[in-house]
Parts: sequence; C-alpha cells; structure tokens
Amino acid sequence: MIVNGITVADGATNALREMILSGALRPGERVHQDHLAELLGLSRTPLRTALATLANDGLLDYESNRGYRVREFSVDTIRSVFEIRSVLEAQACRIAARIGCSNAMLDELDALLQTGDDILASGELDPAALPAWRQMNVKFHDAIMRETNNPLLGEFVARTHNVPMVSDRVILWDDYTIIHRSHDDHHRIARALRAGEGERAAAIMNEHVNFAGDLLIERLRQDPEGALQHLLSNAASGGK
Amino acid sequence: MIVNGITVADGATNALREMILSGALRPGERVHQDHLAELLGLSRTPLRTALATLANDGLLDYESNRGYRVREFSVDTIRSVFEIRSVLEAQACRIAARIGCSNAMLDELDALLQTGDDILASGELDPAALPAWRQMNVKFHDAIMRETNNPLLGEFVARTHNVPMVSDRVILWDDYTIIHRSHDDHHRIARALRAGEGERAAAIMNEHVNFAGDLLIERLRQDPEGALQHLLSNAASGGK
DNA sequence: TCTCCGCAAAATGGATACAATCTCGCAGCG
DNA sequence: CGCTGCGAGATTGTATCCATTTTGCGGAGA
Repeated sequence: MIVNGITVADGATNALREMILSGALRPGERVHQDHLAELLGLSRTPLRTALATLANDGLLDYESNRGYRVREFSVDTIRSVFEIRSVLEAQACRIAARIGCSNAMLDELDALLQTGDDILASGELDPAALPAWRQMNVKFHDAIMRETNNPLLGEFVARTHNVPMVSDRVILWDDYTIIHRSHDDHHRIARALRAGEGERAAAIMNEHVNFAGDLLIERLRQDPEGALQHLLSNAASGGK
Repeated sequence: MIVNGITVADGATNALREMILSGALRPGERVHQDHLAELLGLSRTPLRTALATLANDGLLDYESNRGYRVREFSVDTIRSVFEIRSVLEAQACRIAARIGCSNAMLDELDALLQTGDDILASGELDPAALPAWRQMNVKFHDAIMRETNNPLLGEFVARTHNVPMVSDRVILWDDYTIIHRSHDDHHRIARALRAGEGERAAAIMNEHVNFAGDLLIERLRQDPEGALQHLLSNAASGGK
C-alpha cells in the first residue's frame, strides 16, 4: 500500500510503528484507544485507521470488541520470517539474472560494494560507521529487488521487515570476520548477477540471509533481554 | 490478520472482497463511500474500516483525499505472484520435510489423494466435480502449509490469494491431461514428504505452481475477456 | 474559441456523541 | 469457602455532524 504522509491517520501509523519497533509499546500489551488518542493528540477515528493498518501489517493483533494488542514475536517466528525472506530474496536474484541486469544497476552495485570495502578497510568495526553500513546494505538489497520489475516481490519482502529485528536495518555490528564475510557475499552475488548466473546468485543470497537469521537467533538465545533492547533501539534509530 | 466476522466492519470487508473478486467492482473503478455505504446498508465508519483493510490487503489503491480505487492487476503482476507463491510453497515442503511430517498429516494427504483419484477415475472432467476438486486442492496445499509450524508462511501465501485469479480456488477445468498431471504432482509431493526428501518435494511443488501460472497466463493471452470473466465467476462461487 | 480563474457541489478526513459489548468486582447462595 | 450471577464502569463499535480538500462546471477575458 502506498503511504502518503499527508493525513493525520498516516502520521499516526508511522508514530505507532515507531512506538512498537522501539519498544515503547511492549509485545502483548493491550492498546487503549482513548489513552493513545489523547497521547498522540488526535481523535479515535484516525487512530483506529492507523491501528487497522498496523494490524494488517502484522504488528498488531485484533479481536472483535476486545481491541488491539501488540503482537508477540517468538524466536521461532523470527526464524520463520528469515526463512521467508531468504527464499524471496533468492528468487529476486533469479529473476534479475533471467531478465538481465541493467548496466546502471550493476554500476550501482559496484559503487555500493566500494562503499562497503572502504568501511571495512581499517580492519575493524567502527561503531560510527554503522549507519553508513546499514544504508549501504539496505540499498544493495533494494537495488536487486527493483531490478526484478516485480513490485509484488518488493511488497512482500517489505512486509517481512514489519517483524521486529528481521529488517535489514538491523545489523549485528560486533564481529569483523562475520561482517567481512557478509560483504564478500555481496561481492559474489554482484559478480554472479553480472555473469547472468541467477541460480548461483540465488544460492549465495539464500545463505546470506539465512545465516544472518541464525546469527541473530543465537544472540537472542545467549542474552535475550540485552540483545533485544540493543537491537530494537538500533532499528528505531534507523528510520527510513 | 485474524478476521472474526462479528462486527459490521468485518462483514463489509468480506462483502467488498467478494464484490472485487467477482468483478462487481471493476478494476480501476473509483469507490464512492457514500454510495457503497447506502448499498450495503451501513454507515461510512465501518465501511471505511473495511476499505482500509482491503487497501492493506492489496485489493484497493488509496490516495489521500481522493479515496479508494479498485487495484488493477496486469498479466505481469499475476505472473509475479505465481513466482512468489511457487517459492513460498516450495519452502513449505522443505520445512515440513525437515521437521518431519506427522502421521496424521500424511494420512490426510493420502485421503485427499484418494479423493482426487476417484474424481479422475472416469477418465474425463465432469464439471459437477469441480467444487469437490477445488476443495481437495485447497486442503492439500493447506495441509502442507500447516505442517511447517510456520504461521507466517501461511499468512504470506494467503496474501497472494488476494490477487484475483492467483488463488488455488481457481482451477482451469477443461483439459484432463493437465489436471491428471497436476494430481500426479500431488502424489509425488506426498511421497517425497513421506520419505523426508524435502528438496525433491520442493522442486516438484515449485514446478507445480509455476506451471499453473504459465497455463493461466497463456489462457489470458489467448482470450483475455472470456477467460477473465469465466475465472472470476469461478473464484467467486468458491467462497471459503 | 480557447484559456484561466473562481465558485459551488461533491467527496473525503476527522471529531464527537451514542450504542453495544466486555471486564471485573461484589454480593448472594449453595 | 467457593461458585454463580448481576451490575457498574470501562472500552470498543457505529452513526452523525462538521471541516477540508478535490472536482467540475461556467463565465469572463484575451
């Protein structure tokens, strides 16, 4: 769905999304319409529109006459979403290769690869470089997605980002080796796409996304509360 | 999103979905709130809730202060959705095989296969048997989906059904050879799942769904108007 | 005749009021 | 002592009203 941030309801939608992703509204918590409307300084009508939107996005659960609650995402659910994202992004590689990537797109990938190389050149992970890295990463995946000429595919992947912590805005920025390997995946994916090797690019992309999921879940298991808080604030600060 | 059809808004959502899928509201047509509210016998408030829901489902387009229009789906878009459905359902096979299918589920698949065999036993396609076939087909795909213990996967596949004619409720019921082959796919998928051969089941499922898409698109190209009208009424009569 | 401006009608967005439903505690009974 | 049923408060669902924006027609001027 196209969002034009002109109406009050759209503003409320964005505000609520941030509140949920940032943890201001806790998973499982019930959403009081009167209370929230007063907090946001609007009436219940646009608020309800926003709530319906977020429920359809999968961030809220709804039950008749019992209102909305913030959806709870188990670790299993997060794993599930990575499984979905991995096959969708892999399919994007197949389609892009089949159609044939444009030179403009391949050049854009090269520029993004260079950006990543520069960030990693120092041999260590500078926390200050995280936002730039995140932006590079999002653009890289977006560029492939756009090249498919399959807007639905992009829509579906965007939906996976509605699950907290699955977004490619969330990066585990603490292990140089892992990040370096991840960027090496980017290099190999770009090379495969340039060569028209769709299945090869798809295979790399599939593992690329799946491993990110495995890593995230491992961290969540090791330190559920700490990792969760850190990652949520990480995501919230990366607003699009 | 869970829909419990208790409220007026939920009823309006379902009514509108049928109107769109059945073609009562034509693609590109503008949706007048006052007019529709009167037609459905309710006020604009629940109607607007329903419109917002369907817009998020992707059946309507929305623009601020200019209301809703019925979304137009090109043939390319339909092709795109089959590409998405094929990889998602294939992934469902992988997951189900990895986890290991329960005996209850395998028995259910066997019963559904038998139902299909019985319908095909006559050696020709009886139009009267279409609803039973459609039900069998939906249940077969659903059973695999449920076995993944990945509710998100089912949610995502359900979203693909919001695109007219992509739903597995829509069957091209005119070529015995093709239907027979399709059911043979079902047999092979079930056998592979029983044997724990996830990748094999996934490969068959992928082709199974993709071919259905190719077939549908070929028909749409041959006789755009006729096939479209026939299939839409086909889908509308198959309400869940 | 064409274009542009402006106003009026229509349609949407939002606020408020009212109805229906649920929640939860308390009292009465077994 | 625990369970059931009732009722008041809280909360959600719907209707109606008003404000804002869009749209389209018509007239004035070039």
